[in-house]
Amino acid sequence: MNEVFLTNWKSQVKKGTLTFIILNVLKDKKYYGYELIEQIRKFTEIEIAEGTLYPLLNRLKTENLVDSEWIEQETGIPRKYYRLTNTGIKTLLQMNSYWKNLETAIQKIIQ
Amino acid sequence: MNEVFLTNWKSQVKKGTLTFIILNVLKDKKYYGYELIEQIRKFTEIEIAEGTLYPLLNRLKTENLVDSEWIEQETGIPRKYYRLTNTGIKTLLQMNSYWKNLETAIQKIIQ
DNA sequence: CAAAATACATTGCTATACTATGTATTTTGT
DNA sequence: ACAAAATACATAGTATAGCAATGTATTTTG
Repeated sequence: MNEVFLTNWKSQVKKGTLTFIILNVLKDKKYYGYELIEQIRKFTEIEIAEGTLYPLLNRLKTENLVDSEWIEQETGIPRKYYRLTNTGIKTLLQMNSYWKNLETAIQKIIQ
Repeated sequence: MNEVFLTNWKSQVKKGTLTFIILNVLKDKKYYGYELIEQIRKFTEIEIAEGTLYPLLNRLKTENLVDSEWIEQETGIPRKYYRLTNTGIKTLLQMNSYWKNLETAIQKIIQ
């Protein structure tokens, strides 16, 4: 009916939202990139393209919200694990508060 | 602490979200642009720049999600009122469903 | 009577998601 | 045994949307 508009809209909604999701997932334990895509798809039905995630993680690292370390595997390709920094934790708290506000506002509007 | 990042993030979150909010507000009755900015600020603390809203409304009209009509005032500048089209209503239903899903997913992740 | 508010609009900038493409290794299916 | 799929990283180019700045014009307020 308006497929193109909806598809585009969903992608727009992800801007900002994905950063928020990734940081929230990372608050519990360290993950590597590919794992993040799998986990989020498994638990939420949200699809994250690889071309979205890897640049996103690099931005987060540049902003000093996450740290990364390469970890060799006994077999297979080495994995790059990401974890929150202290700055990341503090920033995430502010993001959570902003999100709660937005969510409440939207719920009020939707009724 | 990370002012720039947060400011930028909030603006990114608005991409898509604003479209969703505007359409939801318009489902009840017709509004003119300036009024939308005021109403949303009053009830939700969400700030929408004029340079954001007017292009947004034009996009919605191009996509045939809303209609507009100029209404002359007894005094003052004429106002351009917007209302949902049938396509707009149907699209909004799908957006509501997607949003509900996303919200639930994020709540699960945040705990 | 000047400043602020109301009401529309556009231009240029920036940030981010996504498709496509690439590399390399390991696992799976036949 | 060997091809295909999955795992795991990465980048380049494109499209979209929010926003500051700027503009026009009218009306209200101090």
